[in-house]
Amino acid sequence: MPVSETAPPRPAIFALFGPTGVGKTRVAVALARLLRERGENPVAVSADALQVYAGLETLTGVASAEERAALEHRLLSFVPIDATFSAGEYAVLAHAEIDALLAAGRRPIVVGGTGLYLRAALADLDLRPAPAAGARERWTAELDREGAPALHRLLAERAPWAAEGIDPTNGRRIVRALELHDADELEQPEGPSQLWSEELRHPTLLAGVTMERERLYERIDARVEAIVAAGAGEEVRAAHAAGASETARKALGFEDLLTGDVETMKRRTRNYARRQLAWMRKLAGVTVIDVTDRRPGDVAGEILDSAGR
RNA sequence: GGGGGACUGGUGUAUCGGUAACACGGUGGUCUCCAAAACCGCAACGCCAGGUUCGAUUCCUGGGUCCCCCG
Repeated sequence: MPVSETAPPRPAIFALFGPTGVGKTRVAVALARLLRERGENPVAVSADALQVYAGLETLTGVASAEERAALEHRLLSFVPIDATFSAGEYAVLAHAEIDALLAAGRRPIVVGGTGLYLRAALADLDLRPAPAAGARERWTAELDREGAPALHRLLAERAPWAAEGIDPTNGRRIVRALELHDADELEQPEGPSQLWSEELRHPTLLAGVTMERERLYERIDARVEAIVAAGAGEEVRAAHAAGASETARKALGFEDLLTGDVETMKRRTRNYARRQLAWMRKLAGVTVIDVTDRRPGDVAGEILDSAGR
């Protein structure tokens, strides 16, 4: 069948997004199998803010050894536990991986649940520079001292347009804006947000994997139990002892497992899944696939179909 | 069998004779390098029946349920 003029371009890369616990990895592995049957050579590129850490593999539920044997994964457990990490650093690495794979004639499958990281991998985000040395600490201390509303007023004096877009209670974003303003890097973005546009670096088939809420929550609870049973508690204590960085400690369950509070870890993981689903609803150009009661191979087939195989 | 106490959103609590609050949970949203973060919004409550009162979730009586003590 000839390709019609209105048909979307054949995607160069595949991307899988979805909440924790839906089974993204299994779908990716199944997709890789189908692609190989077509003579392709796929590689997964992880888009996950915490699976980048070496030493948190159990807690963050990275793909198992078998899964990695079935599909090579990049950008997994390569950051030392005591190092901080960020979306900016990730973007550079992800672009390099993806471009190198394409150049080598391989097929990148970007898989991940961190919305911002997925965007950073697929699009050219105009990410502002990292804070100058000490700037973050200074403003964070100021935040503790003065409170968010006071800093928000300060920001409103210096950059009214920036203050307008930030809640007066959102200390985190206020600090970020003030850092950038100090470095003379705070720029008013023009044009539509790169975060939600369909403009990507490469033609991409973006699949959003979702599941009936109740079933998803059941799976998350079970998954947390399994992670704990697999020794996440010890892993976290070891990471803690090894001086885990501030960003590494953001992993869901890190602090909870230090105190043995598994129920809180479950709850927070469910809350996180909810935010991921909200992000997915807003994503542009996403093909949503409900995988409730479906087999990974089945789902992978549907993804391939919507790519116009 | 007798005595005492409690009863307020899903849960735990607060308040008040005059349009019921807070926390957690639930849920929708925001998002341009801490994003598994941070932040914002929404829904949802007076055990039942009488009485007193202009007005009762609040006071009184009875019933119900639960808890404690005595036997």
